[in-house]
Amino acid sequence: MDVSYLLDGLNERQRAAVSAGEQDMLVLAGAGSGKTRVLVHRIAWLIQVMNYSPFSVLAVTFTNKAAAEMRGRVEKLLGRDVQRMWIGTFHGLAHRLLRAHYQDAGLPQNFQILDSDDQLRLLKRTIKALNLDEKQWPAKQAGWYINGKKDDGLRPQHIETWDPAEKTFLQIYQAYQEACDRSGLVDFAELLLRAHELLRDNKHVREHYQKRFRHILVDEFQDTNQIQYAWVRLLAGADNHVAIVGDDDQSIYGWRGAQVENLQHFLRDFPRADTIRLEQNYRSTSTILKAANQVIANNSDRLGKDLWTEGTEGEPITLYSAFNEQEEARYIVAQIKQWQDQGGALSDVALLYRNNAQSRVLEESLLYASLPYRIYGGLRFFDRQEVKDAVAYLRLVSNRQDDAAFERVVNTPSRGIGERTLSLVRELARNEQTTMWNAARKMVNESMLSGRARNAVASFLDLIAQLEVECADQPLSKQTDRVLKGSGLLAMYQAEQSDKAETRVENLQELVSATESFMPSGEEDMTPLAEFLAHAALEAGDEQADAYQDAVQLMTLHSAKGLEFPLVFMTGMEEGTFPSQMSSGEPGRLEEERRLCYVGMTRAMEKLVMSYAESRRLYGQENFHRPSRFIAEIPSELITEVRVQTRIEQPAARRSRFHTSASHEAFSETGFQLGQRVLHQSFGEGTVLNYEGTGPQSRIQVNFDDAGSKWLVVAYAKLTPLR
DNA sequence: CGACCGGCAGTTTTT
DNA sequence: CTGCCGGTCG
Repeated sequence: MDVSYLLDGLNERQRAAVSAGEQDMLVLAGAGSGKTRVLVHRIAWLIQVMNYSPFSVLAVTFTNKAAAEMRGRVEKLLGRDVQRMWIGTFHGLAHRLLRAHYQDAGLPQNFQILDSDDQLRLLKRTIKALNLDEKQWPAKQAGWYINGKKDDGLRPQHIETWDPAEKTFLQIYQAYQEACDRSGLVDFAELLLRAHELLRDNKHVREHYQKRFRHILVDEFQDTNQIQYAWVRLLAGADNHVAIVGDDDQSIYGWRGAQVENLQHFLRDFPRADTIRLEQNYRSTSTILKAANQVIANNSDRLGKDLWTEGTEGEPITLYSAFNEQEEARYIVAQIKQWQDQGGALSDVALLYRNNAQSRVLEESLLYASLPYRIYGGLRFFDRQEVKDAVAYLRLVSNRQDDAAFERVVNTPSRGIGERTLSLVRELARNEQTTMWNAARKMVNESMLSGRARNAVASFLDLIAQLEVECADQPLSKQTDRVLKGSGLLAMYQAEQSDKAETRVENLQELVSATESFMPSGEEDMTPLAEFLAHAALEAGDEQADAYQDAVQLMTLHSAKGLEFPLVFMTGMEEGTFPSQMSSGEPGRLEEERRLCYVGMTRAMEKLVMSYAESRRLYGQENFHRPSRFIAEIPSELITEVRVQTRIEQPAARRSRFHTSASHEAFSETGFQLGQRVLHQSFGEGTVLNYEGTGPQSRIQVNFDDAGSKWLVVAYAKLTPLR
């Protein structure tokens, strides 16, 4: 068979990685170096050239999107369907293992997945049930504690502590886990931990999979946490081959448990592994790469990598200094319009920021300019309230012991089961170590409730039982339709009088169509409903957005990872914003911010624009910041600086109380403009931010680089204009 | 049981 | 300055 097409168009290093023999491998893949391509071609190579069955290859990624892309490209390359091949996310594959071996994993067959929102709700109830003060022991922190422990592979019984605060969190962990186990609920971290324990504690299961997966490929390895890497090692056993692909310079998820050190650990644990560096970049201009290389060079303990390109030098990086965030936004919009006038597509433009709050001002300016935009990272389909309600009904119908689902819908729509009744049910459930359903059943049967409450609870239990009968052996979409109508959920939202309710009804209808078009795989003996529920939990779905529209792309620097755009704006390049205030202090966290900067810069293909504002309003407070240190790390010859050139018109003025058209005139007489750089005898250099008054009393606000922001009387200040 | 008010927190995100 | 959550009132 002619397999040369698997190597065509690849560079030498890429070929080496794709056509490597039976061995372990670390592929250090720089940004834009064709990482996915190498992974996909390697899989195809293993199958076509080395004659492995598709079923003896396992490829794991972090996001569904990456997994779907990989699967699609492998199929295209092989020219055949690989639906049943094990390509998926860590969570997806762990789930698959647990379904197939639920008994060995100690789970009920119909176990359900708890998403973060469900988890938080359950934690709140657990904390309440333990009679702990919710202010002192926030559910969020408890969740953080529990997930962290699970990521480290630790069960409550493994944890010993003398710290009284931790003791309480440990107690919550214990109680929460018991609640999950009673209800057959598995949270995201639990999926990974259980799957790991399943392999670790069951020799036959472990050996079966070790025998099966001769080649394991891990994408974005720098993002793995402890349990994920442990899971990979367990599967690899002594005989199988592991290829990991990653980039220590793009490790930006340390704060959620990712361990870059796993890269070093891999080299230690797989000492015969070859390291292949992919440094040729196919994305950006050499200017952008040089700048990014220089920035990241300030980090220590790198595995080391220098990106280069055969491409053109391109334009210099533009650095824009605005006097505030509104003006920054206006500049960006003007630049986008110019891009558009020159024939550029809006969807080729990305606006990146460090935190979501920054998007607002940008949005307002885009709106004002009538430029369509799309924000990444909104609520996704299965995260929506009404959809979660409906899914909870489906879950409860398929497993009555599911307390999370029970709690969610027991009084939605309201059917007279109030907090008072529910707390009685919870108390009994707790005392009897059983589920809400069982407790409620018992209370109804044994007349432990007052008449009205008893009737209400009884009719709810009957409703679920009846829905179960009606749904039996029905197609998925029929079941969904039945549940929506039978539960009164649809009617509830239809009756609601708001535009929000309208979208909610639409989303419920959309859910029915989603079940219609859902294609169950029939894997692991799951019913279509069970598969759909898992799908809803593991793949929250795309955000609903008109993706086809030509729109400017707005997103955080984090969500930009893996994407590329011809024109990229990195906004808010200020100390305190980026790097974030929260990450200052610890050198390690600062280096992660720098990697984030590196990720942002390397998203740009043709043109990179960085901007910062002298003053930025955050939480209603005006703050002054110096330009980000990352800017100073870029060689100045790669940068063209732009400052406010024209006087600012209305929208800028509106924000200042002092700012009248009269003072505007008077001010312009002084010869200073907003954003203008000035020199003061004792305060040094600064930027003009604001001004007030007319004539001899007129004052001017200057943000000095070293001395901070000050109001000065123009007549006395002796300011020298710079530039 | 729902509507309103007040307090308070407030990076980054996927599964 | 916002948005969310929890508490209280009608």
